Formats: sequence, structure tokens, C-alpha cells
Amino acid sequence: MAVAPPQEPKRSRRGETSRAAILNAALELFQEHGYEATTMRAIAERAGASLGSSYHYFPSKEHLVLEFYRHTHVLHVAAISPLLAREKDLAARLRGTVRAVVITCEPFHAVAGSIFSTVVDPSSPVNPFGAASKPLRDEVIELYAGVVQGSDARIPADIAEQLPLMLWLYQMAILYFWVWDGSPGRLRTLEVIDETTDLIVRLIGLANLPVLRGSRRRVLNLIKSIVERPSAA
Amino acid sequence: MAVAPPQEPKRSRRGETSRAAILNAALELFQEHGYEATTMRAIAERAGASLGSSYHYFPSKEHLVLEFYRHTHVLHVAAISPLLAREKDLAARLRGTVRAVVITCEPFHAVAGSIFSTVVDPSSPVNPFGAASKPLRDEVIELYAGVVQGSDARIPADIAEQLPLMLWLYQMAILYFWVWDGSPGRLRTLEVIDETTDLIVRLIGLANLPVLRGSRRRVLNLIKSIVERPSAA
DNA sequence: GCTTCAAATTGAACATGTTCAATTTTACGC
DNA sequence: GCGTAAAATTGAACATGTTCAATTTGAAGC
Repeated sequence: MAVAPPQEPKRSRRGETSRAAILNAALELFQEHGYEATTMRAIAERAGASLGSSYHYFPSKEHLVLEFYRHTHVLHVAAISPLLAREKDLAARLRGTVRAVVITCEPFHAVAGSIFSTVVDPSSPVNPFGAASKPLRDEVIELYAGVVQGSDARIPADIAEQLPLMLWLYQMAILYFWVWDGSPGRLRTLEVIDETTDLIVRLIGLANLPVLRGSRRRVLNLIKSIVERPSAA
Repeated sequence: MAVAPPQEPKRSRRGETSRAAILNAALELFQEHGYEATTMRAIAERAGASLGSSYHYFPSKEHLVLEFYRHTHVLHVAAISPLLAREKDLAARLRGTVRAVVITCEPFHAVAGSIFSTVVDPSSPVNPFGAASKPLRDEVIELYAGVVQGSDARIPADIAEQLPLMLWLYQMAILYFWVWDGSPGRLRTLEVIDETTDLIVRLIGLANLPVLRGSRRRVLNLIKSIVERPSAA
């Protein structure tokens, strides 16, 4: 199969600005008022478009959330890039990366609950386990693969294989905690991140103990079987 | 403060049948068509009530889901009662209990996704971590306390203190997996339950190893601090 | 320049969760 | 029995996500 040419997609650039305007208006309004309080009509109005036009570019309001999520991911990647370039210690890399997630999202904390609610919903088309979010999900998992591989830690191959996916799940758990965190400046979440990232690295080290070999193999096989045999038909 | 008398609540029994009819209609329709496909108007109609009446008894559609959840809990308790009465092995008790959860919920699997979506939503008033669901949550945690205490396993006190809560969380994770499980008869979920419950019991046993003492204490302290210092102000 | 067709745009219409002011019913003191 | 206040009931009205048929726009082919 020949590689496609740089493909200036022929049917582009006409509605490109409309799409961008709508998306931009949505991101702004989500940050200002949260997900539920933002109406599709308000998005269309701020974008200078019509209600129907918004639906022409985005199948549903939830798809706009997916774009919001992607937006924060870009910010996150930019935020941790210097750290990943210089730091070699796995615990420090992991701590910095996960800290950066919540710090990046901090401006949106007030509205994050309403945004994440849509994302966790199993019946939502933009659910993180669903097909629509696979590209972004893979990017995040890849990011954690980089966090691990760029460190000087020696991770056994069987663990290294599943670790990025597990760290992605871990990040989601932290975010779920963060959404609930009412402490000032979300310091509580940062404390929990510090403690859990350190524990994770420590437990990976302990996994080499002979007494733990059996359980380790079982756990990893279980994870592997779940990932490889996706239950969603 | 004097204990209240058996308290035939004086303002009762008038709307009692209305309330019951509405709840009943809701449970039926949720099972038949799922959460989203069931309209409040349809519930009112089947109950022989008016739309406004439904809102008189239940503040929102989501509160009806909480009742649905309570309903399945009652079925679950009834289902595992014989097992808990005779079985003493912890792994067997745990496996049977969690298996019973998904078996009890199996008739609703097709609609469970739409129902659980509401429940996981952090901004929902009936979120399992929220205040509205505390009574039911405490019941389930208590149930798992019974699963552990009724066994012949010797659980160290520090672990036993946090274990029921952890098992409640574990059950929620299993339910989330089950919602996504597309395998025939949800056999996949049962396999995962068998493997994970066995692993849990095994890991509890391993937690006594001297090398794991430090991490064990840290993990338990972390859990404790999270539970005792609820982040939701 | 004209034709043509797909993309883009529009806003009315619809479905549904929720609110609320008004009305009816019920229980209770007299 | 009567009056009254609280509870229960009602359905119209509202807000908002979504759909859709109709219209407008813009570029490519001639």
C-alpha cells in the first residue's frame, strides 16, 4: 500500500475556521462555566455560528469534551518535557509527570467534575476505554512508556510490558481523586501522588523477590489476558 | 436525647402507595429499556401518576437509580446468605460473594451501562462516594466486613481495619469490568473474579513477610489518611 | 460566465428532565 | 359536620441536547 501524499485534504479549509471557532468557544465556555452549564447554543453564539453548524462539525456535546481532554494533554506534554529530558530517576520522573497532570488541570478544577463525569460514563462515546478515545489513550500510554524507558531503572521485561498501561490507569485514578479533592490548592492530591509514586517504584523493585514470583506472574498474565481479549465485542 | 418511639410516621401511608407505585414503575422500566430510554413521563404513566407527582416523591431521575441500586443490593444479600452461613474459607466466601454480585445483576446487564454511568458521575447526587449513597455504601462495606470476619482466616488487625472498604472498591471495579464484558454469559467476568479473589487472599497472606512490612504499613496509612480526611469539604 | 454539486449553514421542531404555581385531597381539632 | 392547614396532585411552561429538511455558499468543470 503506497504511502498517502501529504494530502492537503481537498475538502478542507472552508469550514476549517468555523470548526476552529466552535471548538475554541467550547473550550473557553467549559473553563468558564463547566460542562453542564455550557449550552450548545451559547457555544454557537460565541463562535458566531449557528446551532446546527456546531452539530455539523461535532456529533455531540460530548465530542467537544474529548477535544478538551486532548487540549489538556498537549499542555501536559509541554509541561513535563524539560523534566523528562534531564531527570533519570524513575520515581522522580513518575512523580513529576503525575504532578504535572493535576497542576495542568488545576485551572479547570472547578469544572473538572462535570467534565470527567462525561468521560467516565461507560455509555459515552468518548469514554476513555472506548474506540473514539483510542488515539488519545494510546498517546498517554506512550507517554508513560517514555517515562519508564527514559529512566535508569532496570525493569524486568514482563513488567515493563504492562507498566505503561497500568500507569495510565493509575493516572486516571489520581484524577478521579483530584476531582474530589477539596483541600486548598489540591495539596492533598500532591501528597497522595508523592506517596503513591514512591510506593509504586518500591513495589516494582520488590516484585523480584522469589516469594513474590508466583503472584507476580499471575497478576501480569491476568492483565495481559484482559488487555489482549477486549471484552467489548 | 430520648430514643424515638417506633414512630409510625404520622404523615405517612397517604402517599405511600403512590411512592411505591412510582418506584415500582421505574424499576420495571429501567430493566426493560435502560436508564436513558426510560422517560419520567413513561414512569409516571405506568405508575398511574402524573409527571409532577413523580418529582414530588423523588427529587430527580437519578434518585430513582439509587433505589434501583438498593434493590439489587437486597437481592444480593439474599443470594449469598446461605454461602456465608456455611463456608469458612475466606477465598471461597469472597469469590462467592463477588460472583453473586454479577449474577444478581445479570438480568440487567443490557441496561447496566446506562445505569452505572449515572452512578460513577462525580457530579451526580447519587455518586457512590457522595453523601446521598452513604447508607447503602455503609451497608455494602459492612457486608464485606462480615465476609471477612465470618471466615477462619487470621487477618492482622491493621489490614482487617481497611479491608472491607477495599473490598467494596474492588467490587465496584469488578462491576465496571462487568459492564464492559461482552463475553457470552459474562463468563469472562467470572474468570476474572476467580483469579482476583484468589490473588487478594494470597497477597494478604504475603503481607506478613518481613520484607513487605514497610510497604504494608505505608499503604495502610495512606488508605487510612484518605478515608479519615475526606477530601470533599 | 454559467452550471453543478457537495459542503456548509440555518433555524425550526422535537424529546425530555425539571420547575412551579395552582388545585384537589386528606387528616385533624373543634 | 366544619374549617383549616398540610400533603398530594396536576399539567403547563421552560431549558436544552439533538435532528433534519431546506437554503446558501463556493469552487471546479466547461
